[in-house]
Amino acid sequence: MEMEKLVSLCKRRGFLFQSSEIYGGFNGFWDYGPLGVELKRNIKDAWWRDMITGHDELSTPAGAAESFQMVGLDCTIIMHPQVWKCSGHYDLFHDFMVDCRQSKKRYRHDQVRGRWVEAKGKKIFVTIDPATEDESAEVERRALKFFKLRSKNKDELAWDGDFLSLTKLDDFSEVLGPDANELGTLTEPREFNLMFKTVVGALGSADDAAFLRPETAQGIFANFKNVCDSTRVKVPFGIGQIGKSFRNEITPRNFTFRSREFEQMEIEFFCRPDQSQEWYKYWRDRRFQWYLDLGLASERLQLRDHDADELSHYSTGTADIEYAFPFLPPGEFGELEGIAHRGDFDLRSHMEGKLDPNTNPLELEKDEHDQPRHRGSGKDLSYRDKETNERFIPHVIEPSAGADRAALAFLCEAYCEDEAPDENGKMQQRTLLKLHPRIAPIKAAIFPLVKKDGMPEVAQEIYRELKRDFNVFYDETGAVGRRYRRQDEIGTPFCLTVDSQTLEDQTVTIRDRDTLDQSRVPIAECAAELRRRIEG
RNA sequence: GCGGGUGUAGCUUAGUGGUAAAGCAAUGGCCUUCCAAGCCAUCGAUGAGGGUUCGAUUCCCUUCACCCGCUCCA
Repeated sequence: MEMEKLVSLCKRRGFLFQSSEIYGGFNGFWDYGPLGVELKRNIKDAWWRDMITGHDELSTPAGAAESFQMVGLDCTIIMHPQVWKCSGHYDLFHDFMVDCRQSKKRYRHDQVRGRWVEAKGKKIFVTIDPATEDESAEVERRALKFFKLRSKNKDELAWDGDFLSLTKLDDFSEVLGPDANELGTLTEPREFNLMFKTVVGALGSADDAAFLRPETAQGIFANFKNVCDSTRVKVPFGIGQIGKSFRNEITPRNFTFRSREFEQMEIEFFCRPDQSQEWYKYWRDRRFQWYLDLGLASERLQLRDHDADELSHYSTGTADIEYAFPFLPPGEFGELEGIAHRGDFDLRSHMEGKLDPNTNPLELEKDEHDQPRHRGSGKDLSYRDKETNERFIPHVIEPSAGADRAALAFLCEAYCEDEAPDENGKMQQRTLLKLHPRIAPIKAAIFPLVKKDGMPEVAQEIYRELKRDFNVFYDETGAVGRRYRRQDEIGTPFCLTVDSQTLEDQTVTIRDRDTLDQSRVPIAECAAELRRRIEG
């Protein structure tokens, strides 16, 4: 399937538009049109119902160790700036970078190190790649090469001082970049802030800077104590949230896949540390099955466990649910959802201060004065088991899904072209979206076969009745075949048609989008039949 | 962020330094008794800004957006 065809259909039929298109568009932002908003809402509603409101806390689901509770939450997009310092996003998403005009490479400003050296009457600052292991040997090699000296003449190099970070220099005109062979190729350090910055308060100054959340998860951790105190939840339990998040992507690309404003569907599942591995596996498999059940059944969907070297030090497991989007090279997959075992990193960071993710067991991250790098809330976020009186900090399993990526994957998977007969029985190409009925924007279209003999009146009556429970659509224009095709293209799974027989026996035909099969259903049973086929 | 390519109607495309063309779609009508039929009519475009020119959609510059490759990526 070519991506351009899907993008074109999305625009033509009102699934997705480029944001601010009348002003030329805005990179990384996308709007959902009248059909797209229904699709996305159906996805979010399915998630919310399947994970939160529809969860049966009285029985033990297949694959789970015991029964558990699920509750929801809806937190603000802007939170106390300290949240992002303790979560690690502030440090991780906030860097000064320098670019090399010659090698086209980009480096963290504070990670580039080098030494001043003088030879042949010229003094330069030689830098090395931050990944270099033997810094001394490398800096010497590069200096010799720059001055066109043989290693036996290394005495001609006059070193001035020890290694320095690039942050100690103001002027880069005499700097040899890590991958450059001439001087002054590095740009001045530029701030890369992957978090959107804003100002709180109408007279806000720089001191009032706040951030739009780069993920919804932190709102859950910040409210962990509130939820425990207000709801009688007992570990194990999960808190779910759906909402917008914002990241200043460096390279937004691939339609809506990497957007700067996007919507997440996240669960933080809190459990006893000794049971966390079991729960991790449970959520990993359950979340994978959710996509399968909603129609991502092809080989384009995969569950991939991270290798050990991909894991954070404190995490004992992370898996990605990935989809082979058509815009990716063959064999490559894009992430739909990550299921991460986060241990107690988040709750403890919000208690004690930001922990160092490179430690295991986790330790508080300190600054150069041996003080906490980012102070925590100081609040006790541990959990007390009411029966055993045991107090502990729960471990967390985090299934974090992208709603927009899910919508895109469902669209990609649903798009297909087949052949259907025209009125002469000749096969014609047909474009259709084979969306699962649960997520299809319109559940059924109601047609009078022709616009006379009282058929429109009967069809409109059915339309009004079904409208009470379903998003249905009425159409009486043109030939019925054309109306079927229009619905096929937007993924409407069923069409109900009033014909002359309806006027005699009060039945209509129900047509299936994928098989083109038609059968007759009494008007009085249409709603029940639709419900059966949608939930089916 | 770098390099290359592309921007013409809702979609797919044509074309030109001098009135911008077509198919599909859409809308209204006629006709239509189950899978994009036909006929009539209607609506509708040169991404944005600037320059050269008597005149620019066409040439030049800038910018924005999209695509491809590289880079980066929670």
